[in-house]
Amino acid sequence: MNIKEAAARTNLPAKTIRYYEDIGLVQPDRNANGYRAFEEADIHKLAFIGRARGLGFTVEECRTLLHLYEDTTRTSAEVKSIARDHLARIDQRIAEMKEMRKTLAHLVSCCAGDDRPNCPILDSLASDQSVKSG
Amino acid sequence: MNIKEAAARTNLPAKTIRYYEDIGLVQPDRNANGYRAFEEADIHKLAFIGRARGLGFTVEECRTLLHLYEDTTRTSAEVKSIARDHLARIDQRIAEMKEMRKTLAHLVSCCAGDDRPNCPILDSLASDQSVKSG
DNA sequence: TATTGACCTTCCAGTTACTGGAGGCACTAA
DNA sequence: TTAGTGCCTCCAGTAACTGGAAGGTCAATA
Repeated sequence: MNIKEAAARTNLPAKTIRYYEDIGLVQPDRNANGYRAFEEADIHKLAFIGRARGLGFTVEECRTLLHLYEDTTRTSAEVKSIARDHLARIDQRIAEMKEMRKTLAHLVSCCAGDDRPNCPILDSLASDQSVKSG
Repeated sequence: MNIKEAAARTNLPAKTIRYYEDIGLVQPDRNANGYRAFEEADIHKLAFIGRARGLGFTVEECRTLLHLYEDTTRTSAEVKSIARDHLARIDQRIAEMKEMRKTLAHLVSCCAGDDRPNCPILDSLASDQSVKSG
């Protein structure tokens, strides 16, 4: 199958699929005309990558997960370790964003949002003190 | 003051300060020897930018906020609008990450993490069905 | 048969916000 | 004078694509 159908089947942009080939995540065959010829196995791999990316794994983690998937001598401990690290990163990132959100929401709530220049958001950014103490 | 002290005063890496000059966020004077000569006003600007970045505003948003800060004819509505957009982005991102977290945490909890190859995390990534229904 | 138009190819550049490093002056203290 | 530190510029790399140009291929139609 051509790249367009592969894209439709995997919900990945054709550009992204070409990129994944570039970096060696998939190696579809080629037809005589030079077009990529995707097999079911390629689709399966791409979908696997797409799902892992959707969970926020980096492309390199996807590569590793794919290797583990294809290596029947893997241990589930290896996989779990990658997933747990990723989970920890997500938790940290969520905590950071919640902190931002809290401060920002406070500032937004303090700002009149009218046609006058006075603005607690700018005051806060301009001052050593107030951003954190929101 | 030289860049090192400016970096210490603003908690920004010297490299980052040079970058901010490159993209026109600050324009410190130069000494006869070519060294950047930071004034208090530059430090103030840099600290402003640093705080805005710390709240997750993009560099371009920081540029706009800085302009608004220096424009006494601004309206607080302009500022609030930027902040509110950013807040919405943060909320969306947090929601996405929580969704990832939920799925991932479930998968991790299902995985034995031992020396056997059987792994629900990989099974899930390999299957159309299970990632979302975790 | 010639020609659309959709599809495919490769390659290059741009995105965000820095960060690292090379090569080379400038300044200070011993 | 020499060593060490600090400063300069410029180039390249990061992550994961994305957009676009230039051009070949294929199927259907006039």
